[in-house]
Amino acid sequence: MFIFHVDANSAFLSWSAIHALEQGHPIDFREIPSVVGGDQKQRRGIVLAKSIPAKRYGIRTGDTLAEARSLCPDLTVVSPSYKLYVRCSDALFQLLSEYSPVVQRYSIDECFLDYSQGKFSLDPLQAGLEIKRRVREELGFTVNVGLSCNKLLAKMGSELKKPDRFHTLFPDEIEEKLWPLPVEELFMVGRATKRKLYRLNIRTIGELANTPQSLLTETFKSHGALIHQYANGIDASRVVPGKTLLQKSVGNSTTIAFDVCAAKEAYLVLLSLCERVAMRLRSMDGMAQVVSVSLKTSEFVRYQQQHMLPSPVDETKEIFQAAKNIFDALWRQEPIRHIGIHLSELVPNDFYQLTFLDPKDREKEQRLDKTVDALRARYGDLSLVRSCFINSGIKPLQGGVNEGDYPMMSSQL
DNA sequence: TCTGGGGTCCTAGGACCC
DNA sequence: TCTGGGGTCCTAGGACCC
Repeated sequence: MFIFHVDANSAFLSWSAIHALEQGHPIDFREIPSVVGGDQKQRRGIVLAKSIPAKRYGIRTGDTLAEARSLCPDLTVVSPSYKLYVRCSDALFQLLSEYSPVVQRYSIDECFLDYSQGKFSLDPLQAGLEIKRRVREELGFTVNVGLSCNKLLAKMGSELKKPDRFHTLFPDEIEEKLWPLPVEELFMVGRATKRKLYRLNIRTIGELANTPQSLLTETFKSHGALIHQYANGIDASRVVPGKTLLQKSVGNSTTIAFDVCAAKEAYLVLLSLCERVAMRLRSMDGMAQVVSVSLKTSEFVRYQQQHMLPSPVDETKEIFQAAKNIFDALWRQEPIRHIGIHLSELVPNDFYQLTFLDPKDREKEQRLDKTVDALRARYGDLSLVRSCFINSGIKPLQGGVNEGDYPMMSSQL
């Protein structure tokens, strides 16, 4: 079994840097202290990606831009461009698909590749080097490539030394390459687990690997068994070629540029989120039976509530009605910073149960949604928006990747 | 000029049924 | 009037990933 993990180095930053160079920008962002960061005025001012020179100042992903600038006053901040990132991600995926039919897009900047399913015209070691070289030469950015016999080891391998490196991490290399690393570098050891492990005096992956599993399951339950296996390089998961059909939930959320204090404003934000999440649901040919609304207050307190519907829905109107009901039951009147909506218990839309809703009304509503989806797909998301958003100061579709500000169109719905 | 947005999985507790 | 345990469903919250 030969599995590759391919990881774009400082993906958002590299991709923005390449794009800027192509546009004639004189400086390569990768070579100066720079970050990709959100808009502080929109209250999204965090570091999404950093250059290697920025990293030397101690800037970490997730820092606020204010923190980043206090570490490095000369920092260059680049706005994210998600459409560009999706294009770059697609290009990487396409190139990797030449090496195997089984490529899993793990995230926007990472793929797994099952080379055992490939044609094997190259030895795996040669293939790894060739992938790395071709991405750099043909796509203009660098990747780290990890090779092993399972996904976990391939991924840990690709993260060993960056950038532009190819590493193997086969079982006989675990002791030498994996075990000396700090335990928090192991996949699935996050902040909370790290703290508890340190309290148990477990500080390296090797120490974790050699701790009796029973001791770990006492503290961490099933998660303890998982990280113990990972520390020993054990992982039986398969590379699954990307298909949205397998997705379990879909959600959209947004931080609002101001604190929302009135229910009426909150409803508009909710509606704009419902519009987008419902479009995404329908584009997956799915329906959802559970609707969940989450809030984050101006004090950063988070809470959420969910509701199981009598039957699955995909209509914007039904989803919004459910979300509104949940919001009314949920909201404790505090100023709201962030609102989210999530849909789960997804089922394919090719069959669904009959409900108490009038089938004729339903059909009419679904036809309307379908029409709106088609128009937006053809003429742009904002070719058709609800009139209630006009002059509201709230964008008619929200959540996910908001590409700058669109001019307000005035079609009625 | 303070703190994003997209997901998955697990656990615990309460309601409810038999 | 007092007492049971098992199983399932639903929900809230937290941990993790990118």
